[in-house]
Amino acid sequence: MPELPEVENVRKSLIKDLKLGSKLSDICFLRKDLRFPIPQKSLKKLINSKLANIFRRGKYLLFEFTNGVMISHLGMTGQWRISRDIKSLKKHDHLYLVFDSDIFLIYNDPRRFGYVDYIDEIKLVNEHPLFLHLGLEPFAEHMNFKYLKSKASKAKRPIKVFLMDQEVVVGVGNIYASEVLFQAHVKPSRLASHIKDPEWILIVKAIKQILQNAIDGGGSTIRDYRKTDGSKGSYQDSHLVYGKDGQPCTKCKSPIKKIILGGRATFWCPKCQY
DNA sequence: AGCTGGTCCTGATGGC
DNA sequence: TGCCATCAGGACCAGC
Repeated sequence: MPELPEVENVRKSLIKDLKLGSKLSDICFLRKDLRFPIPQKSLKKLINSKLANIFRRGKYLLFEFTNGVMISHLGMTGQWRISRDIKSLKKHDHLYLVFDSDIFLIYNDPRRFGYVDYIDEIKLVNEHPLFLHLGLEPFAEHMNFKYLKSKASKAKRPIKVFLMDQEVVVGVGNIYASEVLFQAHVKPSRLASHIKDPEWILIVKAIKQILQNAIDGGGSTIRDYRKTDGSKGSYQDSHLVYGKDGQPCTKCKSPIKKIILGGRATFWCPKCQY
């Protein structure tokens, strides 16, 4: 659910809400597992250490403490929210961290596709099995058309499915993949290995631009995504094709089409994209 | 090696 | 109102 812009917004607001340097007084678990078992014993090691920083890698959040690191992935419906009142626990709250004895950071996730994990040190993150095969960050300088083209040279799958592959480039999910290809005028079902250089250049530009604009717009709230204070993002109002099937294209007025690629809903304009 | 489909889980929605 | 089918922003894994 949350793609890179949403996760980045969560990261930024958590840093504001929690203040780096605040002490973790306790961590409490309301169930044993999310998508994977929660490493309760390891995470307990973080108690009494201080929050040093919060990083993002792809769609993962990394909470660096002076004693170790908590890794978090939000899956489809995961949310971190801040509360000052622990009596306000809701359905599907699965664990919470207590900072300076009175600030509660609560993880809620109805579908439980999200998960948390623990590593000893931030520099070990790239050896973690979940991070081992992650592709480039979209804003990295070398995330350029040559990189994507070489990754796609043997890819006999649609460009839209290719762009969502976290081993290629991290952070692009189902919404932004459709939006990127609309901006780049590329039909989503084209095979990745058949994309031409000028098209790759447009795709790279669109990835960087759309993700940055979405970050600046506070992310997209389709249904579940909320900022840490419970408010919605606003970038959904800037979507040009996602969820717009049957509606006239903003550029040419032909009806936006919906197809399924890689098992996921895909939206595109048959006149503007080819 | 690369790709597809099934799978985890709950909740919202729409048709009958 | 109830029941059922379908669909959801992710990503692992088995099997081809």
